[in-house]
Amino acid sequence: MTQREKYSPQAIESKWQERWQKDELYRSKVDWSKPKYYALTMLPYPSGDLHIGHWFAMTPSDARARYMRMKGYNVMFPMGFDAFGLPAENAAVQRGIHPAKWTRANIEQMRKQMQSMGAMFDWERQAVSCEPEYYKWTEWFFKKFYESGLAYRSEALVNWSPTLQTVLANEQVIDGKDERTGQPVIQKMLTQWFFRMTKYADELLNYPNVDWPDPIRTMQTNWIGRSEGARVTFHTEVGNYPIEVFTTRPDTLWGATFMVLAPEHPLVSKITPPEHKDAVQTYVENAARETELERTSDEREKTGVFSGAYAINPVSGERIPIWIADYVLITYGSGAIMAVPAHDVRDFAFARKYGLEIRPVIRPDDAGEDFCVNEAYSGAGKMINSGRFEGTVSNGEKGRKNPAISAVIDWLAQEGQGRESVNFRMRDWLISRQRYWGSPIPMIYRHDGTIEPVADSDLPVRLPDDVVMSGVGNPLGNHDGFVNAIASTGKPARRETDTMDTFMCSSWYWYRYLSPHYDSAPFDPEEAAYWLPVDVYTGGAEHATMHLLYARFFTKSMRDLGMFEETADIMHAHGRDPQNLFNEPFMILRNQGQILGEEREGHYVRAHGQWASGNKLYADQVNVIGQDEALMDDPVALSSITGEFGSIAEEAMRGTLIGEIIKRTENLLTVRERNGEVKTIEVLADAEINIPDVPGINTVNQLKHHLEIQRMSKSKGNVINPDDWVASHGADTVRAYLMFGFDWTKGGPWDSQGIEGPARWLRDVWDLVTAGAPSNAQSDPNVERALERRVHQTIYKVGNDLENFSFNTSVAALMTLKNELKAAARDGKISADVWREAVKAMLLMMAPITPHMVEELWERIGGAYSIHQQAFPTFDPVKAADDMTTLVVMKNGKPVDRVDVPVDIDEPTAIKLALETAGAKRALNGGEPKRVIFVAARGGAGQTSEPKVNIVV
RNA sequence: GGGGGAAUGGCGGAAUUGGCAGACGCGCAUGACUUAGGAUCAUGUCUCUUACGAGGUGAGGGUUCGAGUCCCUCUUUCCCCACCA
Repeated sequence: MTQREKYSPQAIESKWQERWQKDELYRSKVDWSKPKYYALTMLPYPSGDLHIGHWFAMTPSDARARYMRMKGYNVMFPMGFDAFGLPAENAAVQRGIHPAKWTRANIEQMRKQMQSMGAMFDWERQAVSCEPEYYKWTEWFFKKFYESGLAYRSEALVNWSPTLQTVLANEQVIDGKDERTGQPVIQKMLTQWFFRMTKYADELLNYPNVDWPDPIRTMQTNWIGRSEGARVTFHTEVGNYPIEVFTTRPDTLWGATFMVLAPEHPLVSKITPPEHKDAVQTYVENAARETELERTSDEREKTGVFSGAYAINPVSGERIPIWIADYVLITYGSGAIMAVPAHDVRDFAFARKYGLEIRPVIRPDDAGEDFCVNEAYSGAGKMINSGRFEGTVSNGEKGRKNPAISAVIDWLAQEGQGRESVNFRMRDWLISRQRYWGSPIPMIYRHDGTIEPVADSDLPVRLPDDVVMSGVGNPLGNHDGFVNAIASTGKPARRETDTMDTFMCSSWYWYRYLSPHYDSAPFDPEEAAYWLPVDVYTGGAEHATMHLLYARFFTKSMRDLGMFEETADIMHAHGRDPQNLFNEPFMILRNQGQILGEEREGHYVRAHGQWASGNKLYADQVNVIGQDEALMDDPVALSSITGEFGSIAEEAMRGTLIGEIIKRTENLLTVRERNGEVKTIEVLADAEINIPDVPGINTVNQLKHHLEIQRMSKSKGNVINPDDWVASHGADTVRAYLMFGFDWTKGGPWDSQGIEGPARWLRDVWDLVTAGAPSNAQSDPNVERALERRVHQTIYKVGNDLENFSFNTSVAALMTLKNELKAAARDGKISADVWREAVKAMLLMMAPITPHMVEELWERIGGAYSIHQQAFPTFDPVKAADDMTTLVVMKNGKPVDRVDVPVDIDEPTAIKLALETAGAKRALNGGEPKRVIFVAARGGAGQTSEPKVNIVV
């Protein structure tokens, strides 16, 4: 027997990658004679290393794009980098590398890694958001938004570090302190740039003609948080300071027994009388130290302070106290509320704590005298204590659907006391960042205080290279050459030093992919007319509310600013109807889950030392031992630890601890003993540590601790490096494993054993195909027919599953086909022709998943280059159809017998056959069935479910 | 706190409209081959039961001839919450 060549991916993968690149196999060019397909996957942040998570997101997306291409579409599958952001600045501060240098080096590294995936990215279309040819247009968009009134300046709170004179990201603030310096952080008001996203709030609630997952829509809908109600004006007792409040419950106005202002409310200082100033000011300062999340937590006790001022309830004319409390947010509604403690849980808790009046104004129909005494009531009932509205039904619905709310709103409007109003939880988009590494905001402040945008001819405003990145202050603000500008008037002026939120860059990048070097507009309308809109967008669900909402807002704004008009004209010219193509950016959206770290055991150790207490050991020796030894319940093993140590007294103090390390912090080991008890070992500085696998002198840092399945991170030491797996198993195996081993929408823990399944699959296919057709086969027509049937059932399943993002089952179907083909070939029961047809179909179906190996095998069986330019096999329902099937006989829904029947069996025959089976007779036990139900075979193309007869006894 | 998911063998997961639960794979077990095995091949692998059978999809209820799937109550767990991207 000749020694056959083994599958060795390393030898073939780079060969084909180079060939494909040389032949420009994946260049996507406009071709109006073919249907287009724009497949987009979220662009990565260039953190430096391609993570296994990137592979998990991109590989199935790539496979699906390849499948669409084999189905006859002209597919564009581009890639780029979201290259502005905080990590580059951190690298600059910590290591003195310029953000641009750091970022560009990372991009080069990641691009190389991505090329090793064998993905069909068209690198000619690469867009990088930190390059001037890109951010020129980010700035341009800002300018257009400004000119059309979508961008405006207003105040907002930031995390401000007085020590560093800089704004901090939420993630840089831990426990109200800067994570780097440990210095306190306060909430500070700053004038910043906003986009008027709320203008589109209502439109964003609708999803015309798009196929998006329901949970994403729900999350966005809740995020936008539309609520109907009324704005009502309360007048203060002293001074002309009307306070406007928003309420969803105008029907409870008569129960408003006090008001609450947010601590940041501008009227706080105006209405507070002198004798209350000190207390109020102290409270306001304390509130500034807390984040919004902390302030609105229900678990935290509500706090507040009386302002000393009073307002007049506009409907009852009563005098009500005005309080300051941080459970009211300046960012929601008007930053002030009317408090109705009887019917709102938060107001109720507050009133209880500070002894404020609780007056019920909605009475549930079945209420006793004591309702509203122990808790707020927010359900349906009739209005009471409410003047002219006494007895009006409040049915518990929101907005106009509630007759009480509707009636009160109308009356308020008529009386001039208030008006109907819709409020959104979503706020306008704050795009200002007080940072260096972002797209500059192209605005200039004249000396007279007015603002002007930078002239188009001066775009882009470039980031200066020679900035000082010390982590203190704002690098752009400290750079005179950048700050000093000349206004259009010719006079000196000051340049805006805020840069834009990086979400701004990622809100339009798929338009830049159309023509990344186009110089007269953000995108070339000739390309746009053919490729837009994006047909499928894949990425992580963590972007559900922010990135995906910003992206939708951007596209709608672009549409309204006429930025697609030229594109639409070109579409018309090619006979394509542009109607409704620019309302939404992405037609189909799908989200993948996350790959988590692999579960791993910690080292089992036997530590010797002195007991500090019953559960803490000072160890002078730590030995890593086998798990068997650690779990051994031989008492001799446990007690055999004696030694040639000092005095008897000292000996008595000595102890031994055996168990698995479940946590390690510096030199403190948390160890779980065999009996489950958890104890601590403090490893002394001069302790001896022995790890058998690791030669040389070992240190405490080399001890591994147990790892629960969790997100990968460098600090946990559980990062899976895809490069290592590509080196050892090949890119095709990693691709196949990522597609096969997980529910793509869920993700899950990496399993370095589990990858062996796909590895064997590919080795098997390799061996099967390179072995050639069985010679001298005694072909069996039944086996050949069965194989043909399996091939066509597989064509149906693989095609459908790839299209429906069910990647793991498509691979499973291909494995099943391989198993059957292998068995048939081994038994020598198929002819060379049948073998060849089956192999061809199998390779073509595998092409989207394992592109390198099939290209190699395709060449070896004499297929025309390239397999990736072939059509996906055509499904034939006749060839896929089964002749026979299994009739399942059930008793009360549980199977009791089976019988082989033709697939087209009719009901009377099936019931007759079923009742004759031994299982049915046993089930009936001589009696008569109460009822017999026939469930016909569900069929269809490529697959059938079996017919059933359910016997009810 | 608010919002959105998820829960099926030892593990990853499959199950189309409510119709044979556990496809496919990992691991494991037994056997074969082998100087060797982290290679390969064969067989088996939800639980209880000698068997016949019975039970079984986080827990408890419900609807139905029939529930992993639908409804109600609960538990656990993951993700997001506006300057991480």
